[in-house]
Amino acid sequence: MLAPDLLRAEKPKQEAERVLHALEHTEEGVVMRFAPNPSGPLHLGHARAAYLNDYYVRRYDGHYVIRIEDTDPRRVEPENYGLLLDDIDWLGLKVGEIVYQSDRMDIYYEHCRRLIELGGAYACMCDAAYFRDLKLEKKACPCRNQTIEENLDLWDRMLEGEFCEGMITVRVKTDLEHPDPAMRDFSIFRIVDAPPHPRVDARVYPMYNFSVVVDDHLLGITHVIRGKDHIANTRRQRYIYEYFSWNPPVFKHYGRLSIGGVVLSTSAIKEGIVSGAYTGWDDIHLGTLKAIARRGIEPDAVRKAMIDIGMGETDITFSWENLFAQNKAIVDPKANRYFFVPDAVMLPVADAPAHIAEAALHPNEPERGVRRLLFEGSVILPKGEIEGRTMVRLKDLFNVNVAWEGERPALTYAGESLEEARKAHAPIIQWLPPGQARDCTLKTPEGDIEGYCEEAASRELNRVVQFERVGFSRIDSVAVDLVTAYFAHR
RNA sequence: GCUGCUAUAGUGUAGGGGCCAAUCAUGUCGGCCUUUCACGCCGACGACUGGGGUUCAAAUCCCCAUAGCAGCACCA
Repeated sequence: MLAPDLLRAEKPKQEAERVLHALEHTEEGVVMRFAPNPSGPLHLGHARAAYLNDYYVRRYDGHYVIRIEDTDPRRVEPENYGLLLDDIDWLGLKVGEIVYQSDRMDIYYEHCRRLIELGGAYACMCDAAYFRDLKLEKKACPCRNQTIEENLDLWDRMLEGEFCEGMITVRVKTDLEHPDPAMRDFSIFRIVDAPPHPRVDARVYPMYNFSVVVDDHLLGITHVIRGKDHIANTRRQRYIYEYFSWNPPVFKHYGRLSIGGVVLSTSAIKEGIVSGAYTGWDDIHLGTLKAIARRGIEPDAVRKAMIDIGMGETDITFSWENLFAQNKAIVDPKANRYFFVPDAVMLPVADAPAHIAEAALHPNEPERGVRRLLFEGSVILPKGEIEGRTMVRLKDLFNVNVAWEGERPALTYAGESLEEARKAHAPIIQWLPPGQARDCTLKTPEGDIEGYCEEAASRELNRVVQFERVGFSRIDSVAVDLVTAYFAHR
């Protein structure tokens, strides 16, 4: 006979995490970054970038820089910084340091001056639309021929506040003959008059492609993993690396991840919150991390789902199914079991003796204990489950016969024999004693399900439980007269 | 329109000339276990976008077609 604990030890089953391709050029260490901008909370799309970088940072024991890209005052709202930090915390990244681009304006200014001195950039006072037309015809604008001194002078005057928004910009000299119009003399600085930046007193702002190159270089970033929407940016950035004679990091671009069934757009979310269509950033219909956290999805499930997706350059559709499967594997061993009765009816059970049912908190771990449910004459049942039946078994209690007098069911005690219930193909269903039932709303993306749950489930606030035969759910709030739970998955 | 990237089962992935009548996960279906339609176990189903070419040999290399996507901002 085998010892029971030996049997248990035999199923480690911890599936090996997927191994992604190795990174090139890791000999001198790995420094990577996750670079969100604080225009709204993080969603599943961000999680891919965050976890893919995190994966390699951990694998190579590297350094992870979280860089908040807040160089557009119009897209920065002060409260978003906190939201962002919460999300990063939730993800559980191996954070090495957090830097804010808005703290580094002087660095960008200084490097812009150097770039102009190197002959790599010029101040352009052309109208944006006019410039675009020239660019498409591969023609230089008049400003392109200014001397370095003239450009430095204009740059100084820009910083001194001599120009208004839209009057002037700084452009990198690239190749006007470049077959891709997107590469030709792109802009690296602009002026924004309003609104003021919440963290820094500035009017001259670096554009993405400039601040990123300067930061990636100065922060020693060795590898960059980002979406393929940045592929053109990478090419543009190479011009700047070239001028400064810097070694660019290794770039990797993954394909587009389309996430169905959920709202991701920050602007749409904001509108929805204002109009009342959504309750907040964590509304169940959203794809924000806050929303999926509220639904009882664990960060590690997201991590695994994202690592499984990997770095493919193909466009893919995000699979909730796979995410739920990962989450179930994490949550099933921990979640205590309770009854939740939707579509409820209360019915007396004729001829039944009083009884105390003992239902395991977790069937695979009896040592966790039981819930005691006191049967005293009547039960609350899911009506749909007894319709058309002549016998059901109330789980952990006893069998009942169901008699139908037209629409009205009448229940009679039918003994405790499990074998009989099996023989009769009676389904084993959840039930509640009226004295231990709490009103419970189960929130799902498809709508609210009203019902009752066990009183004891109200002690599981903020935890994921399994409502037996219904699915895994997170107990979201417990009020005197109502328990609210968020449905995660079956 | 211009530039570029990609194309393996329902979904996601592995495979980068022969070991591939193609891996793993998920899903679906069937069975076992079980006082949950959970977990676990067993089994089945299911794919190389199409057409040319190179080669003794192509999912793998080349070309064309098709499809999808991205960029072409004084956003990030």
